[in-house]
Amino acid sequence: MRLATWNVNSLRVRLGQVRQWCRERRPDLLALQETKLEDAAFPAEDLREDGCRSLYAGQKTYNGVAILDRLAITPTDVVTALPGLDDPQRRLLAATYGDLRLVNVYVPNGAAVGSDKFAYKLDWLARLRDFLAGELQRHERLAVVGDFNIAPEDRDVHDPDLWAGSVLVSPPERNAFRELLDLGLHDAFRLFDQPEASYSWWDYRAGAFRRNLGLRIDHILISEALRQRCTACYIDREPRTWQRPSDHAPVVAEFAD
DNA sequence: ATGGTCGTTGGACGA
Repeated sequence: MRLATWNVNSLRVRLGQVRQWCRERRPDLLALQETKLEDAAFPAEDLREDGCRSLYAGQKTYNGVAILDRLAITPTDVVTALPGLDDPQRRLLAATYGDLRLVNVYVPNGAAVGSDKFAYKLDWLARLRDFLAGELQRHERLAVVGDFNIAPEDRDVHDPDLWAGSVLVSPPERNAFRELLDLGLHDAFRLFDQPEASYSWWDYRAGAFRRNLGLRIDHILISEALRQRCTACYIDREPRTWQRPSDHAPVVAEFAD
């Protein structure tokens, strides 16, 4: 089973790339973030031509999450928001595929440490932690994937001194990420040997991708039962080299049946 | 080099 996550920064712009990537890489499940599409505009029929079912929770202009699958089994227990959070921002989508529970998140960016958006980010992460605590009790095989907008460690940052204390790397954010792991989740990427300077996001500006000035902020977190079955996890940089790319690369994890 | 780039949108704002 191949599971992937990709912040596409507008599915309208990136639809052709998503379809091409799915045809080439054949993920069984692909979680998308920043679709930036109202549900009425979601290209479900185009994706169905490639054999993909779609679940989506979107809004106009901002945010928006979706899960594509090519599985025989129908998803159940779909959740489109954090319980108890009355929030128009579409940032979470969860569904059960057989014995796998998948939670797809687009964590708030946070703008700048100390800002209102930063407080919203930390509150959102605290509510996510509470939600996942329950999900872990209900589902032995749980995967939490998406754009977390947090680089967990200095090795996930191209220049830790430059970034020290900034949004995406600050101690409160890293503590919130650690609290997710402390629930009993594993960072799938770090279960395996990885290349030095592995990142999943590069700013569009200043030739950041060409110079590999990036951050690893997109993650696949898995429960212990899934960890035992995980056979690989990697970042696929290729789509970031394509014309008019997303600023994020897909992250992929593979599991034994 | 005191900016640089995208996407959405039709002027900024978010990232």
